[in-house]
This record gives sequence, C-alpha cells and structure tokens, in this order.
Amino acid sequence: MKNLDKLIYGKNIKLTTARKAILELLSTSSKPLSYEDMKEKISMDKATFYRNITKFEEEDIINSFESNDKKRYFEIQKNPHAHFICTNCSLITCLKEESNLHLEGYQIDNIIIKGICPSCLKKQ
Amino acid sequence: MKNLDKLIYGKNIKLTTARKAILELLSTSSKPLSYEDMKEKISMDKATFYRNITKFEEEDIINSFESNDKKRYFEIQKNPHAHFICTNCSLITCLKEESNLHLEGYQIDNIIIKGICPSCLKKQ
DNA sequence: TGCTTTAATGCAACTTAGTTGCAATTAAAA
DNA sequence: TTTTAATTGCAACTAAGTTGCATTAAAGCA
Repeated sequence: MKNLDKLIYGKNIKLTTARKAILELLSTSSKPLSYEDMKEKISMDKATFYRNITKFEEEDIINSFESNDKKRYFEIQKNPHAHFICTNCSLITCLKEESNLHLEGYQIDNIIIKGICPSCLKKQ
Repeated sequence: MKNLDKLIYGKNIKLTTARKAILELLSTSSKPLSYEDMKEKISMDKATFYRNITKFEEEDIINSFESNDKKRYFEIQKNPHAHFICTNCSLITCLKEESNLHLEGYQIDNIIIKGICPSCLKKQ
C-alpha cells in the first residue's frame, strides 16, 4: 500500500487525482502550505480544492491554521506538533517539543503560539 | 484619567469617537469579538474599523486571532491569556491558567489551542 | 477661545478567500 | 463492463479586508 493510500485507508473518501495531488504536495513539504503556495502546482478548480480540504479536515487527515499574513496553512496531521508564528517576519516554525500540553477535560488537536522569533528579537 | 485614555496614553494615537467606540465595546466585553459582532454597535465605515484595528495592533493595545469560523476575533491586550477554540461548536474559552508557557529565545504574545471542548466531548 | 496642521474618516471601488448550485464526469463496487 | 453515488469544473456569489482620495475632526499652540 502506498503512502497516500495509507492516509485515507478506512476513511469514507475516494482517492481521486485531485486528492492525490493535494496530499502528494502536502506530504512532501517540510512546512505547512497555503492555497496560494499550492495553486500553481495543482491544476484543479478552487472549489474542488476547498471541498477536498474540508473533507480532509473532517476526516482528520490534515489540519489548518491561520498565519500572520491572514492566510490559512495546511499540513498533514502526522506527528502532531505546535507551531510558532512570528508576527514580525511571518515565519512559521514547527515546535516538536512543546506539544505535550495537557488540559483537563479538553481534547487538544493543535497549538499555535504567536510572538516574535529569536532572529527578529536580535534585530530589534 | 478615564479607562480608555489609559489604553492609549503615551502612544502615537488620537482618541477619536470611532476609536472610543471600538475600545469601549472591546473593554466591556467578557469575550473576544469579531467585526460582525461589532458592526451594528459601532457606526463607522468598514475601512475606518480595520484601519483602527491595524493601528491598535501595532501599538499593542489589542490582539487578534482567527477562530474556527474563519473570522478574526479582537480583544484588549490586558492580562494576557491563552484561548481554546472548539473546532466542533466554535466556542472560544479564555484560559487564564495556561499562559505561562516559556520558549527559550522567543517572545510569546498569544497562544491559541484548538480541539474539542469538554461539553462537545461528552455529547459524542 | 479660535487657528492651524496633521491625522483620521467616509466613500467607492477593488482584491482575494472561500462557498454554492448544477450539470458533466469519474472512482469503485457489483 | 455496467451501475451508481461521489467528485469535479464552471460560473456566480458572499464576505473580509485594502486602497486612493477628498473631506473632516483632534490636539497643540497663539
């Protein structure tokens, strides 16, 4: 079974060419991607893109968050981790370490921390 | 000196009626508000609203974050605290306790935690 | 208090993200 | 291979947020 097949195995989803294109791109990227980042590389209509994104989020295959530039960034939901967004330079950093936060009674899916990154702090 | 004056004291900002209306509304609200929440209660143009929001954010008077409904929510930046957003019912909860996270080398301004709230977990 | 300057406002027109209805197409199961 | 339900593309739409420009109002000063 190929990697992409694994992502949707057992879920109520058909593996179409459009969906392969999105998952292929996201799973080979080292950082979260926005629609703008992806639109030249995938040849589907905007409606198809967003309908699939919605479906993937419902099935917990990807997750998304809003960055400083007011765009939504998408990422395969493997090895869940927190993200740091620099409100100065808009850099997104994946934080593997800070993801073991616990909140009694809550299910935590995603943590986004906003602030100033070390590089921007030095320049000030 | 009145409460609203305190917020902008010493900053490069005129206290206009439009700005009073925004700050008045945000400072008397117990939860973050979106543009849609506020637009009937403030009588200014959309452009004025967003220009002032931008200014307030630059001067660290308010902060904003994107919720599950893809709207931006605004809040006075006092007693900084984390927010929990339920991706099921879209409820926003202020978490006073969980705000002492430390990240070496980073300045943390805002923490957003997404997941499922206790009430939705029980219903499942 | 009235004058002056500079910033803030309202309006209109725009950009872009994201959504929806519908007819045509395609994946997957029989 | 055929069938059927899900997916796609298209076009038209909604709503957030932005920008240029002429008008207005806040705040400092005479």
